[in-house]
Amino acid sequence: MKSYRSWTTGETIVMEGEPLPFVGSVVSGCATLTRSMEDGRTQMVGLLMPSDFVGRPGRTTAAYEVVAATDLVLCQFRRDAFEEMMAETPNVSQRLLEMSLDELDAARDWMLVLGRKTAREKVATLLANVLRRAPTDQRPLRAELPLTRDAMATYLGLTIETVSRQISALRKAEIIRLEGNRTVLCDDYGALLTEAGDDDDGDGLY
Amino acid sequence: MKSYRSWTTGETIVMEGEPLPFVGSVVSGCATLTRSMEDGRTQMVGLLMPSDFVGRPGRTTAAYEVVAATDLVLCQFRRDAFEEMMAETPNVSQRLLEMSLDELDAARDWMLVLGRKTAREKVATLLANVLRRAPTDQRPLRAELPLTRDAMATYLGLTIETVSRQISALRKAEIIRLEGNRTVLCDDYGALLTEAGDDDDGDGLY
DNA sequence: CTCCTGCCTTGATGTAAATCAAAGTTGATG
DNA sequence: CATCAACTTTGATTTACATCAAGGCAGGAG
Repeated sequence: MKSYRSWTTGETIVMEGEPLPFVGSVVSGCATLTRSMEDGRTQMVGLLMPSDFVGRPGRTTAAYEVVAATDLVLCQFRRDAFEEMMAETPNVSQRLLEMSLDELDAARDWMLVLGRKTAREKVATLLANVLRRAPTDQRPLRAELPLTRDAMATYLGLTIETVSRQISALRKAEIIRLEGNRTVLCDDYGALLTEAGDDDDGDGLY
Repeated sequence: MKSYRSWTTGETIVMEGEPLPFVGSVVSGCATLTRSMEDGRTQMVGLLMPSDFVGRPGRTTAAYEVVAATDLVLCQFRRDAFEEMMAETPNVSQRLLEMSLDELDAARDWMLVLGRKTAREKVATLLANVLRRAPTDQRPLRAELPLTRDAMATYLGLTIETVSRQISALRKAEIIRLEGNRTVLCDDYGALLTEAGDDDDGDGLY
């Protein structure tokens, strides 16, 4: 009933609208949830990190496409077995409710980003989110981007060119530095949050 | 422990970040959930209709501003009493999970609207969603808009002028008609969905 | 080593929506 | 019924981002 399975970067895990006979959670790596229009326009609607849940109890088809953004390991449960477990153990559904509400808050926060922020603020917001998970004891803050420029554009509702330009602009403004093009460094997290349009009441990060 | 309370159009029900000592559900009318930046930019992140839930069990402050979009009646529960009830009756938390997941899907669908649709598609999407609740047995479809142009703009991540222009454009293209400026009529729902960029099968949400 | 191929960056140009600016409606109130 | 405020529409102009178009760079295969 419980099993582990791996995917490599770029592999599709589930296609939009397809039957989804399992639920699971991310063990390691990072996956993207996307929703598309017929003409190909695509919007990322979620970024799954370790411990995040995949699938929806009580629904048999996938509402979103799920793709491995990095190499990925998932812990899977057969849907029916999982639903039985939920019915028996109130804790499980309690916990799942809490996780869903957190994701709902995250989705709604992202709606503000998509609807109202400028390109520069969007990019700064994403970089700030990535850096928020960086080890807090080192300065400068350093993090590996789990996404390509293309995936970032899909996440932010922008084009790849705009993402690239804004990253360059933030670099020239000395808000961030890059090492290669998948590692970001930041000396002044408060300044980055300001660029993101957030008040920098950041949780003791600096 | 349970009580009813009314608000009139435009009244604020809860302010962002304020303590929220109750949870509840909409009995009649319509409320908006919004999230704002310090400089005043505002994005609607949800539209609450009858039977929708307000508040979050396990959290004592409001994450969003809630405003009555029309005259509104709420059925309220004291938070602590409600949480007790949840712990005792698995059905309640089961049902709440289902509702949360529906709202999560709705929020994510709306992310695609905000991130990727054009102004015309956004407006058409909103009108299509409003008309989807209209009585299906009459032609033309007719519905009252629960939102002002300003609220629509906040919902769609646009300005009020753009919303107004797109409504005019859809009217001139004979996709919709108006009666006053709060009532929409539509003879060809399929055509409206095409303008919305959807395959003609309402996906969705508000 | 050289040639791909897949990313990423940068520049020039075009355009959808924002902004700025009136003016027209509607509906409430004295 | 006149007035006033709130809401809505329309027009002119600006601008942020998309689109179009090269070119650069790193990693893998021959």
